[in-house]
Amino acid sequence: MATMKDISRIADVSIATVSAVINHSAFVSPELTERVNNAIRELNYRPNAVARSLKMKSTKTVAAIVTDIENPYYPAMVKGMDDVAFANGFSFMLCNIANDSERFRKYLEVMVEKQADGLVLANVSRDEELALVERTGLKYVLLNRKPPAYDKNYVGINNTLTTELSVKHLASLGYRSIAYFAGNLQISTARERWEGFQSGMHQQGLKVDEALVFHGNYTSQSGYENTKKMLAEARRMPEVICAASDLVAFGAIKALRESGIRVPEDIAVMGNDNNPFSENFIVPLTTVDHPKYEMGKLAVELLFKEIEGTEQKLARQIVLPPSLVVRESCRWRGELYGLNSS
Amino acid sequence: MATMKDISRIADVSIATVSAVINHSAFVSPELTERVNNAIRELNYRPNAVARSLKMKSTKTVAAIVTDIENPYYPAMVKGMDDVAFANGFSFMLCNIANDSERFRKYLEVMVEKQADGLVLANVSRDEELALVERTGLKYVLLNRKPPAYDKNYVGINNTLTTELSVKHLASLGYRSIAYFAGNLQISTARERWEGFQSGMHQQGLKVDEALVFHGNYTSQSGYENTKKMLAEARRMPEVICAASDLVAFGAIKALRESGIRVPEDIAVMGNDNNPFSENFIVPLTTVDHPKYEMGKLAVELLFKEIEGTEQKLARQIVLPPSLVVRESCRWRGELYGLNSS
DNA sequence: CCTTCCAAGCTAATCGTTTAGCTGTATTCT
DNA sequence: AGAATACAGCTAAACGATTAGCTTGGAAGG
Repeated sequence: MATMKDISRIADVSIATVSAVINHSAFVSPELTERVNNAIRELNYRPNAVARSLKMKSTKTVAAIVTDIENPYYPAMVKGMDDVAFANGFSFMLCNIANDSERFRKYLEVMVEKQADGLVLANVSRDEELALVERTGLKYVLLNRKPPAYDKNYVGINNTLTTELSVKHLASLGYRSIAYFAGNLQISTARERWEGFQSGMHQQGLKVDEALVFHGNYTSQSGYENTKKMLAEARRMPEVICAASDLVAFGAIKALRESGIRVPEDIAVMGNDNNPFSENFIVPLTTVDHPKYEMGKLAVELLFKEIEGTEQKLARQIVLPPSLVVRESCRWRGELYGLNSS
Repeated sequence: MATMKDISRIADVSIATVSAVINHSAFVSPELTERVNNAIRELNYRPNAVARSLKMKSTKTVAAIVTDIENPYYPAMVKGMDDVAFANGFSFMLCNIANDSERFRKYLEVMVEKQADGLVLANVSRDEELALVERTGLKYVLLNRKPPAYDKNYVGINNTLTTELSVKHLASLGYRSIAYFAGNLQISTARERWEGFQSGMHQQGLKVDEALVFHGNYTSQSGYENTKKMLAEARRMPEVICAASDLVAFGAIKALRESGIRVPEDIAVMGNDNNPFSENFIVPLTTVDHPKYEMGKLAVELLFKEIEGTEQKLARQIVLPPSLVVRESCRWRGELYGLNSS
């Protein structure tokens, strides 16, 4: 690889002059400029970003640490992040920790060593994880989940609203007996969705039936198992299952169909997050969309503000609104109660 | 950030000694070792990988340039790559070019500047793109697609076999009138699948009906439109559509259902690639699985061999076998022809 | 004509590592 | 005892950029 030294030799100028023409950091006469540019072309020279980073103490790199890239929740976010990074001349490193906390730890270390300019951390829920992050001294923003009392840079959605919206929609369709399949309540988003479900029910003048709330996590397996459990144990069946995530809804629908129960005719199912699969699922899923691309985008934009430090030092929390997506897994059933479709 | 200099001052040893204890590159007495380690702990010191890379001329970084991370074909591959990179102490940079050739060009430049140790290039089909890659002087391996006469490092699957397998399966189910929805034949994989379809038909003693082959690309939109076209124009209907990709099959099924045609009862549909959505699609899709995670994994492993240069300088091409996945979108219909289900 | 000023371009220090080669002490051997 | 050897640990030169501050020579001013 050619270096500035090579260029300076060939163009017969000093290294400082080469640097000046490359970075337009000082006036250089047209003749020398041309000699330098010719030499650059001739040697197919590209500046060494490693050397530059060492001197400048900035690598122009941001990294995202993501729990599981195979989870369809993430690709759109990753794209949003990469797009903003690229548009600002930054490189983007993806760290997939595959739900392995040791690997999380390790990646943080690596990012310190590699001198990343900033980090986007998807799904940091626990204070101890946050402490690890703080310890790195790197600039960062949290994405999606956050620890309980966290009040610094964060981008997420209004999870409470997701379930309030769901319940409101279900009520408007005439559903009154609504089961809830919760996520892991250790996790901020699952907690908020569960709270939103309760407040939504209250807003609609409906009662939460404790016999119809099931705890689990965001996986389709959890939805599947809780459905089987409900089918086997529950004394009464709900008219609709409100699931904490689309994957949970997928699992529920699968279990329902295995038992010969039709969706939505016998029991309806409502999702949450608008997984890219949901539109064309066995039964197209009515759900709540999360603006994933936008979240990724805003996270990196916020990170840049933090890096530049221009913004007032006040940390910012950006909370995006979800939006209802009506498809086929829930259907008007008001007539059973003599209601009007309004 | 603390540096080696700080450590050497606090531990009262030379910088060389600090380096020696960190890298275990020379014997250091237990006393000094301990003094150094204490200082490292005290200052929460982490070596600066940028400085190290500059000196060592190696960044311990590989990059993947991928056409579209939102395409569900990629996340599993990306995970495979990241896993291998991580296991070997390398960092992984993801470059999503979003189907933008200008961005491809730009990312190549960035990777040269950042001194990536190697590149995995998913979906390089054209010689001119390859020339750009060669010009960087970086080590690389091609993944999935490749230009026509390319014979260097490559990891992909046997695309010809995918469609041969499909046709064989369809024939065994008793289908004889098979439509083919091809991908963009500029692309190596689409070309190979098309060839496999033809040779498969021939092997089964079936004739390719030109009126039932439609050209398009790998998108669901293409499948949708070609189905509409077929429904509107074709003089005879096939018993089954063999699609060049699962997305094409999705689009076809959507169009078929819109026209009140049942899948598989009226017309069956066969996919290709085993998209993660396919298992739970409106009608679970019979398709051919591509070992995506494995492909990503092997690509980076091959890249490491190339980087180390230990391997004989002979370039290697790894071609993985696909495998049939039987689900519900195709069904035994031999009885129509008086055949036995064997 | 001498001084002052200016601008283009250069010299050299620096960023934080690695490592070749040296120094100085202790050990071993004759 | 003196020479040879071994070896822990040190000094200093890289790696390839950036940039403060210096040099140099010509223009302007008195």
